[in-house]
Amino acid sequence: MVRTPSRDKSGLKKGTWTPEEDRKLIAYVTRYGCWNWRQLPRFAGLARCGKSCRLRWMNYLRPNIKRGNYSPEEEAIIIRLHAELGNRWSAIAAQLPGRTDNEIKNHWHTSLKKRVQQDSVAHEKSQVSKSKDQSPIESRDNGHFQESSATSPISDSWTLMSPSSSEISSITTETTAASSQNLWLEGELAFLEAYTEPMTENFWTEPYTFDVSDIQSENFWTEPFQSPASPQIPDVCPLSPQPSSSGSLVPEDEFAFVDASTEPMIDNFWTDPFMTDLSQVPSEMFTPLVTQQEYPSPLRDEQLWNQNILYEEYIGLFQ
DNA sequence: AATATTCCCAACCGCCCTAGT
DNA sequence: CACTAGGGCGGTTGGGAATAT
Repeated sequence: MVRTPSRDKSGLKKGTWTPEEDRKLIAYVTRYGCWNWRQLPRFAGLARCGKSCRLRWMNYLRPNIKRGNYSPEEEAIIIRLHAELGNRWSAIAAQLPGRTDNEIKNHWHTSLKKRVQQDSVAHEKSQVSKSKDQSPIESRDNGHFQESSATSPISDSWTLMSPSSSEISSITTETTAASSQNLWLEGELAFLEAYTEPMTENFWTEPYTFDVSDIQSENFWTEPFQSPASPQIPDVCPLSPQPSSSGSLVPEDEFAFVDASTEPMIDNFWTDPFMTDLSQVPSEMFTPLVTQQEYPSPLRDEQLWNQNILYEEYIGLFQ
């Protein structure tokens, strides 16, 4: 699953990242932030192009990234947003805290796309059988045959799919009887989408519950979907080896931030071997990405748990 | 057991946008 | 306005793992 390590013509390394490279990148970005991705590898002691460093950090090393095990709610959101936005993965990822555009894109291509296509086919078949069962008179509307849906229910607009309030009340009973997982497996995608609860502060950590009062609020079906507000970005610039290049933090840097102002420039700063004093780094920067209990899959479990160990080992080096 | 095929996802590539000059 | 650099985005690929034959 990993690319063979190699070097390009300019000597820059390509392919799989080693744990040592990860440590260097984590240490540098944690300490200084990403003031300039293109310059960063030189100062971080990495023989990588800046673009590769950025990608590695954004998609893999950045704290608070959620990996694997998509919940039915997350998948419903991805499918809905893809129907609305198309392949705008970054826009979709913006609605799913902790998920990266790359991972969402992969999950779409490997799993969700097929599921949506199957669901679409099943929907068409059910429409065909319905129309066959109906008498010619019943299947006419104002003298014209009703147009059978040639598109996926997921492709339909949000408002067109939205059930009426009477439909809501009749479906609520069924919904409370069945888990969201069962709804998913039964192909009730449209309704699962419709009942995806509004984002709350603890959306991703609270157990999934369904409260019909949430969706019966005025304009629920027509209001644009809102994600929780982004975390506040501290109003401090990262220390830059090139003061003229320092700039304000951009949203992508919000997790990379450390208050570098606590570490004043020292003599021989640019010539001393690079060392990071992680005692200066807030402990929350190294919150384990996952717990073993959250990922029961043995393979994924091992991979993710090793990543936790990587963080812990690294912190241990400086304690 | 050996081989072929498919799945999965980390990583790369090239294009585009934006800001600075 | 033109040019350049940096960063972001979406499409594609490489290759190990899993599954099928």
